[in-house]
Amino acid sequence: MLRRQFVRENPETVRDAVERKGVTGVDVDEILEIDEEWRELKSRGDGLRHERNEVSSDIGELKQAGKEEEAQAAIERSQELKAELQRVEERADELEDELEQRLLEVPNVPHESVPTGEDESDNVERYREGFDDLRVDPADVTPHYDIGEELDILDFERGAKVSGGGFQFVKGDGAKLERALIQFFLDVHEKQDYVEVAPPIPVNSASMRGTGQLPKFAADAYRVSARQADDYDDDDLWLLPTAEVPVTNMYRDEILLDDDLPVKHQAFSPNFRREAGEHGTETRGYVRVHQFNKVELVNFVRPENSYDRLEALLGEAEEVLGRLGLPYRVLDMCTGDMGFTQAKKYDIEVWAPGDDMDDGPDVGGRWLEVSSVSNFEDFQARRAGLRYRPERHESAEYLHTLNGSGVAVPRVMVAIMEYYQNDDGTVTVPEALQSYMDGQEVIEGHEPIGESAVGAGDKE
RNA sequence: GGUGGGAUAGCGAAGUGGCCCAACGCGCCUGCCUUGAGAGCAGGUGUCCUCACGGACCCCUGGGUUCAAAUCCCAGUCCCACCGCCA
Repeated sequence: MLRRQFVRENPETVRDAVERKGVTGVDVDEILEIDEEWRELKSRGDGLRHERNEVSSDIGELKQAGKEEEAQAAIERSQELKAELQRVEERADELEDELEQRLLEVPNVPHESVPTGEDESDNVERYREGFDDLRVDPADVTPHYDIGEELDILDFERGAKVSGGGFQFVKGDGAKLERALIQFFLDVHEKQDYVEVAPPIPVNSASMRGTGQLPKFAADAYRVSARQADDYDDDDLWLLPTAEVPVTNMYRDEILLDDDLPVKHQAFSPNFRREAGEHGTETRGYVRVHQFNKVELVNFVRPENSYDRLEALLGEAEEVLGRLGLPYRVLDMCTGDMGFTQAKKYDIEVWAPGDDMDDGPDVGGRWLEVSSVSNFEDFQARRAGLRYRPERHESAEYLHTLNGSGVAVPRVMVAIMEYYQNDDGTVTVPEALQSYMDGQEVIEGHEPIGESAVGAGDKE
């Protein structure tokens, strides 16, 4: 959330941010009008209340002095003031609520270094890593959803049966590989001074508002014990769409000590996203699902350090891909593609050679976003009441929050299943993961189970 | 789930209708004093409106009673203790 004062004083900047981020339904002029009217009523209400306070204290004195008649007249005057005050303040409260609602829907202002652009085609590629000596030719690679089925380590049909489309079973060596990845990520980040937290999975509406999921993106999250369209209040629960929500809100409405900063937390959790209308050939398989695992990195820092920290956080997130030997690239996200809450954002995209897509690299294959690394400046901190007390100032200030995925597990699974695929249809376990797999070097798969396997000719 | 206790400024803590524009202590900031530090003394230390003067608000949240609420009433949230149930 932006400061009211900031919006008042920089309407052009705010209008510009709304437009460049492609946010609809926000009318800055209307917000300014509401603010203007509210301030007028506020000052009238203050005046009335001041008068009432004076009359009220007179009543006390008059009664003490035994001047009953005058006291009675003052009481009547006070009642008149009360009625008028109520009228003025009711309207002022309405306007303030409205103002607050509107401000929650105003996006964060992009940092000056962010490239202007409309959509993903305007993002700027900063660099690529790991493309010098590729171990596969994309022409020979089987997509992960096919090889996952052949090895019987990914099962989307049974996931859909048990929970619905977009849910899956990961089985046998696949499940083991996924667990190894999680453990590996956590270990790498622990050495980068991250303190791990295991967060609650359901989070309340106040938390969702703190990180910026609510009110604008209610339709993207799963609700607990309520219908999707039902009204919600602060205490209602949602399934976390990312561990960013519980972890960023962990210190909500608190004041941290200057010495505490920077605070670096990592959290492993499943993530739940409705992903309405996002299904199609581009998202086939383990690429865009309703439930997936992720290790999330969250930083709380002093405002003056946040951009240095953003660069360092990018390095921390990409380290896991480097150690897995997976080729990837880093994008500087443009204004139109960066999202509502971010002031600046980098995306890390891993190379998945299995499906050849138009917007993939020249060698073939496709890019898969596995991490986005963002600086929110004080946007989340203001919504969530996250403050710290600088050493030489008397009052608390909003700190800056950053986060980065470290990283989304399923898409790394996809990249491994495709990039580390062998000619015989097996998958080599990346060296960095072998110690997490009891030394296992190759995934050879499992015999499918059930009569459907016989029908498909996979089993006798 | 039950019973009881609690929530007051950055922290600790007093305050049971008008003398509370919330005592006191600690921390922090500014000034005085000092060669410097410390001690001491004075002022300050949340939010909002106002160019300013100044004013309004803030005692967990939301309602209510009253001319007047930190204080009384109702509902809720969270914390603590004990009891019950439970992996």
